[in-house]
Amino acid sequence: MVRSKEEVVQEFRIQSIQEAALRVIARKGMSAATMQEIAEEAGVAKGTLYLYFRDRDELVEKTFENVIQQLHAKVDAALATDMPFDQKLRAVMSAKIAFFRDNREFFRLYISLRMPEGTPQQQARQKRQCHPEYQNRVKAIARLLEEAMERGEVRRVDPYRLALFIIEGSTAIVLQRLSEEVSPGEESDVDLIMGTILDGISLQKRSA
Amino acid sequence: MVRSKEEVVQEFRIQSIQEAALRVIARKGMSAATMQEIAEEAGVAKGTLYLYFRDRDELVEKTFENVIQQLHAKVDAALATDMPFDQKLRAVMSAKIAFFRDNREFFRLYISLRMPEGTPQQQARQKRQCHPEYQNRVKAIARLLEEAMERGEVRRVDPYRLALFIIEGSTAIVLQRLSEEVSPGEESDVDLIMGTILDGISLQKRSA
Amino acid sequence: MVRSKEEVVQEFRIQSIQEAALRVIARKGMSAATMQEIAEEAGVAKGTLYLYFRDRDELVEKTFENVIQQLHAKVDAALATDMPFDQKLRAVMSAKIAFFRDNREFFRLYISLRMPEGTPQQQARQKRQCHPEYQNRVKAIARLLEEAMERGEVRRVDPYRLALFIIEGSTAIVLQRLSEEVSPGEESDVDLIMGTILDGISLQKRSA
Amino acid sequence: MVRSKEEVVQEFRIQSIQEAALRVIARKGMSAATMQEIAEEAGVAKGTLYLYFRDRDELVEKTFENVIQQLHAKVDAALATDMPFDQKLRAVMSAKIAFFRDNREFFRLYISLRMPEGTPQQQARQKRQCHPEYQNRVKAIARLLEEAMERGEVRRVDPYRLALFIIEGSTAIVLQRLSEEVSPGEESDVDLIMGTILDGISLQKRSA
DNA sequence: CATGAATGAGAATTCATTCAT
DNA sequence: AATGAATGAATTCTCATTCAT
Repeated sequence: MVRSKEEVVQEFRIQSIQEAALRVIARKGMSAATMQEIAEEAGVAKGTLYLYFRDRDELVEKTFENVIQQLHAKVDAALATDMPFDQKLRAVMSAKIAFFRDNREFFRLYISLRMPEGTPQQQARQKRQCHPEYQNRVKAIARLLEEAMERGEVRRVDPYRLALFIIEGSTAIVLQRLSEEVSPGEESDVDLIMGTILDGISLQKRSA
Repeated sequence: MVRSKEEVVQEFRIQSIQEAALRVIARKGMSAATMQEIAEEAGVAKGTLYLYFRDRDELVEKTFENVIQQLHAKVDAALATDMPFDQKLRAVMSAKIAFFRDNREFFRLYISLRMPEGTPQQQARQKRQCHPEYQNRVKAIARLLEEAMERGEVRRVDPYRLALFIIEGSTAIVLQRLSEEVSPGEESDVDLIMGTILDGISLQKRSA
Repeated sequence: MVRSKEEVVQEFRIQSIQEAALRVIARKGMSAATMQEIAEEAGVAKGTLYLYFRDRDELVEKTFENVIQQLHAKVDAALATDMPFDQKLRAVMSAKIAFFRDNREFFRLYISLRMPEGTPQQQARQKRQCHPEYQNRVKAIARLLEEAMERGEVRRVDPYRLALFIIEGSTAIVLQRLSEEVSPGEESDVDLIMGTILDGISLQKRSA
Repeated sequence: MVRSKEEVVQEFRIQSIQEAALRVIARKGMSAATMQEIAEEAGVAKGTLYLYFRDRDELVEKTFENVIQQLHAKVDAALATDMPFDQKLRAVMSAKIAFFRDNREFFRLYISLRMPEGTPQQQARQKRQCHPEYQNRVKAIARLLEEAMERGEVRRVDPYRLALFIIEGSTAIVLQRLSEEVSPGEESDVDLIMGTILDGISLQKRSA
């Protein structure tokens, strides 16, 4: 624990700048968020931002990664437990709902983040740097599903596509919750999602 | 059919400018798309853009609405047929996949469009103007599902939420197709989606 | 009277365009008056303006000259009568007040006209073209005064400067009338002006 | 005297930008004076102008106010002395001549300022902000005259109108001086003005 | 002749970035 | 390390002018 003083201060600065950036981007949108406003929100001078981030791109990028990692961590925690696959999936859904509930203002970030705008160069970099976070999450769910398929608990389909379907379908409901004045209980939405995923919606016995 | 000459020319100009805008935005991203480049892409002078659109905001906004309406029209056509609900849903999925296949370069627009960035004023306007298109589509699917519920063909859940889940889940797969070098046949993905929605993924007889 | 038809139409066009220009400039100011708005006000197309005037500069310039000439004509008429000098001066004042009363909206033109803005080239041209109208008017008054001086009716001072003093002093009162909701009778202001000019304001017998 | 350093620098910048603006406007005229040229004249970058003035309008407006206040200050100083009214008036005239002599290049500003062009909104604002300066000056002279009337030193007429007459009449002579290659001595013009105002021009004893 | 759509040079304005303090 | 005034490239938008119909 050497130089802890400086390191801690450094960490703290980075953290508060990123939080400020998130608030501003959430408020004004990606392209209308100026360095000036981020600096004001963080309570530092504009120049200070450049002490911790090379340029605007890096600040925005790192900030995105930061949020995603928070969500990622919660999902990972849910997946790391020792439960039947369907309960894990349920835990993931609950974690997701809780995360967005607690980070209500960031939900717009979450969206623009998955397929970000920018120049081709920026996009290429983002494909390498931002997307991976998202892909890892999809892959983690895909693995969970694949294991269940191997145990014969789940029908055999492309697990990555299935994971995408589940993740985005449930995200839609999570975001819907955010735009509502009053939402039903979180459990009720988790039930809807889990019921649909596990048993489908059809009442006609077609699958024999 | 009066003054068809001028009106047609006018329509044509608007159309080609919007198409140019779409290409540029698809290429460069939302905020990096300049009026200059859009004008060049459309083969007109900068000033000409301002003859048909008040300012950059209006051009971008109207352009977005335009694409969405195209998709909307295809989905409506699929819903307007006289088929069992599951085949209608399947037709919607097919239409969606086909649309994105044919408009590959617009897919990024589609995303940023659902929850667009902008100043609060712009957002307010978009909540009124852009979102409705999306909501109408969700509602159309929700109605389809509700009717099936009433006929006892589908389990009773919140039909709006179910529609959101289905739409976004399937969109995820559609977008995934776009980012792949080679994709499986379109029918195969439609099967995956429809199978999951109708029958779920669980092989364990839980719902008894 | 050959080609009277075309000439008359031509004259009429020029006249209505200039009147439109005056209204627009009076309304919006010199630099905010656009060719588009002048064309609309005149009820013709933008391009038509260029059939009668080389460019914007010429239109504005000719328009100015036009108004000035109207005022000039009225003042000349007053000066051309056969009256004692003080009554002539009085007639000039009355003509001025009447002109501005009838052309209320042009009064702002009148001012910017005397010392117009513009690039050095424009200014040079205006010094030759616009100013002369004004100077001629000053000179006409100066001559009137000079003749009165020679007849011993008026004190000997620089007649040109005296003319300037009288003209601008009275113009100030004329303009004041325009900015008032209600003004005293026109005669009353003419009296004030004439009284001051002829006899001064001092009640103390200084001039012995 | 806190933060005097920054304040002083700030003041200085504003001052030099305004001076530059005056020079450019005097040179090129109101509407041809660009931000670029003003910036160059001031020896700063274009963007710097926007650190001190919201937009072009504000820069021009504040600059105008600034010049007027300088003149206003000199006239006030002349009026504040303890002298007979005619000597005060004479001091005002002298101050005016001196001011325009020293600020020769601004004289065109002075004119456009009294009845400025602009959009109706701008005009409304100017009616409130620029005009008052002028009106105050007129009122100060009017008060001086009114007091003299009450003391029986001056004939009773509308003092505000009389003030206007005197001010504009004398301004005309002042401006004439500026457009001349060689002018008579300043005292000579002050004499002409004062003589005319106090005693009139008529040599015929009419007012008995 | 008249038109008005199209043009594009040019002006205003913004904002990421630098650097002297 | 922190600051924030200054910068100027980049962008939006305007409007006088042209020219094909």
